[in-house]
Amino acid sequence: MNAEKIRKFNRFYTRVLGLMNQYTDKSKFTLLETQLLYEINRNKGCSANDLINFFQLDKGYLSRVLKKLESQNAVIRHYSSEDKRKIKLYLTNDGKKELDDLIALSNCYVLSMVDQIPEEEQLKLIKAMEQIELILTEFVDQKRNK
Amino acid sequence: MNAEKIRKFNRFYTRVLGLMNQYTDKSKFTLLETQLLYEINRNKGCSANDLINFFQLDKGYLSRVLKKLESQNAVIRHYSSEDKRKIKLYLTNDGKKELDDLIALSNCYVLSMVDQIPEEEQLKLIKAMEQIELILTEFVDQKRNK
DNA sequence: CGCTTCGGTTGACAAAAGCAACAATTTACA
DNA sequence: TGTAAATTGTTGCTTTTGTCAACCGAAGCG
Repeated sequence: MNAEKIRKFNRFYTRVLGLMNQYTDKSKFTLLETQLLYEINRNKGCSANDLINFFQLDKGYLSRVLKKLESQNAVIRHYSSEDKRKIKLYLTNDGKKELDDLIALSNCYVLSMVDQIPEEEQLKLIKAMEQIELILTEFVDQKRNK
Repeated sequence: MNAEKIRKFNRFYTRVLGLMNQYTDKSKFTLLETQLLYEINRNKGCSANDLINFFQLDKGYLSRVLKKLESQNAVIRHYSSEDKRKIKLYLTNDGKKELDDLIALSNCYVLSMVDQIPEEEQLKLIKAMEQIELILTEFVDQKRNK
């Protein structure tokens, strides 16, 4: 049955992620913080609410994490002029630099796992990943927005 | 660069997993507990240490989680006769039943995400997943054992 | 206007996870 | 053999992470 096979992959890839995410052990940022920095940089000027929807977080919790990131000088908030309730989030220059370091470190961990694989196998791997993204993307977005 | 593409997939699939794992919200077991039940059933008579290595858990933490699972009558421990430090872990009949329910529920969530996809696309999806497992399996095992 | 919704903050609390000290075995090896 | 070192697991304590509900000010809307 297909569901079984997908769950098998899920169990497998959960452990792959565990290994590849170990880079955060070396960092002063947690995995969540890293993901937030990444997303804030990708979606410049996004609101806390955007992040809540994207990552499915509790708003109280996120509020605190953002406060911490701000106190660490990685993120800055500007109140939106159109809607004074909303906050627009940006990385500071420091934050951008931190993120670049994190990305480099993350790449490093990923490569340590992958660069022993022959070139052609790596290509197959990437193709397979892109295939999965292609097929599942619409459902992720769909589920997220409700 | 390949690492970037893999990290993109990782970010993507992290969110897929978040959605597909929501089944645990409906359960009296947490995600970790579910994974433990699954692994104890798969690897009957395994020790706490086996689980620590497999899931990379703190041993103190695992000890408590197992105690809880035992108090819930899902897991039973037998002291190993060869090595009196070691404990052999098994599911109880209740635990096996709970696990079966969890698996059914999990399948349900996975299907809810996947069954809108045309049959042939589903097949491509599974093929891609199997491809990834094939390519990465040895590295997961390798990393885990050290 | 007054009511409701929305975006975000705060306090209090619960759950999850990590750390270090410890006990009981087992293993290694002098 | 005996004893130090390593292994397996437990416990107390702390920190981190996450949840819940009450709340505030702003915006939408009849």
